[in-house]
Amino acid sequence: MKRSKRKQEIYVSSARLFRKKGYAATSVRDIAELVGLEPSSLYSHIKSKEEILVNICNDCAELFAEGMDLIQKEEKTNIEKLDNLVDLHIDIAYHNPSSVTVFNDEWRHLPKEELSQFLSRRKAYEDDFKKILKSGMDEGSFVHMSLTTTFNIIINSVKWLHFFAKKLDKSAFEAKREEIKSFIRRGIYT
Amino acid sequence: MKRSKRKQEIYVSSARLFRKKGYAATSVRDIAELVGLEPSSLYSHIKSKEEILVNICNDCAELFAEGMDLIQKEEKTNIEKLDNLVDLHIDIAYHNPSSVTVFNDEWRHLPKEELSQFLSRRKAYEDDFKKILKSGMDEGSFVHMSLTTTFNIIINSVKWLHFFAKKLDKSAFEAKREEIKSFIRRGIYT
DNA sequence: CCTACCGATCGGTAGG
DNA sequence: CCTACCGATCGGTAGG
Repeated sequence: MKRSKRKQEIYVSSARLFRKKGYAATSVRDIAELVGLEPSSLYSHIKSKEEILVNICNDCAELFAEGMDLIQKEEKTNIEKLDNLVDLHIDIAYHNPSSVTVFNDEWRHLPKEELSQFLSRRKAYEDDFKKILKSGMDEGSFVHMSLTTTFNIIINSVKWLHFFAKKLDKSAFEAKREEIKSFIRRGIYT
Repeated sequence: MKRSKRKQEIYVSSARLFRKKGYAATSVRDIAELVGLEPSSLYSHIKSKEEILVNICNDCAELFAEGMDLIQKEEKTNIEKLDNLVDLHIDIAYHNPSSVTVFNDEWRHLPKEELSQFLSRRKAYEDDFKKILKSGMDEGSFVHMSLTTTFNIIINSVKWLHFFAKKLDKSAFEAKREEIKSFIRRGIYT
């Protein structure tokens, strides 16, 4: 079930527009113009505007799920696992700034069925993340505090960085990555 | 220039809808229904949908600006000032969860002129915040790191809390406040 | 504050 | 992939 080049083009352009204007304020005419087609021609490749959003959100969810799977499988300390999770968030956001913004901010416009799938998938990811935090707290590597608070502080400490992905060169970006990771380490390591 | 009760009602209802569905996806018919008027009757109190957004965003900006003014005037250490700033963000979000969400996420839908005012005001706030951070770093109270990184980590560590404002009772909320503040302290104090 | 209504734009389809 | 087009909904106005 590979995706045609044209279809991928439509998704990429749409993600950029959804990021900039939001899903609801982006018209299929906006998308068609950016791709270089007549509005109606889009419908040879997609079946609805909602389908675009669904695919952007699912692709992004897939990246997080795959990253989590890998980290869970590895034989590493909880400190290393958390370090890898922070890198996972930073890397995904760096390489897919538009999709990540849509994933973060536009998922509420998903149609009902896909919305509930999305939410339960996100919940599963959060639970896996918290399991690592809990394990690190229990063994005394991490400061004891509410898992929900810890989880939210960590992911939100990272969430703003993708807005700088295009403004910063690679080395400036890496410097910020290290600053964030140091901050989190000081905040959570015992 | 006081605001009529009806007008305030419209702003409050609109903020709730903008928070839940986003500005673009909220119709004036949605607002009218929640307020209990016919759509056209709204226009006796407001002159456009955009005007509502402008007022919500400006009211919220005002709360932050007033808080910053107060903190700047006080004779306090930088450590105390930062502590007060974190409380300012948490308190505003706790008491105005809808407006804060609109302020955070929907400002990009502001009309051109109000948008540029909004951005320059936000920039001024950020600069004031950074001035306190820089002063604390220079005197050796705070860990030395990029002001932009420090600022963004701090405000984003707090930004998720208003989603819990209605689910948590006061004491549970205060517990989370302290956890966040401890985390920030460990991350930034020398 | 309501009834009645308007032009513009929306997502999407028919047919080639 | 395009031309032509559609019903629904949008923000907003006229007039009382």
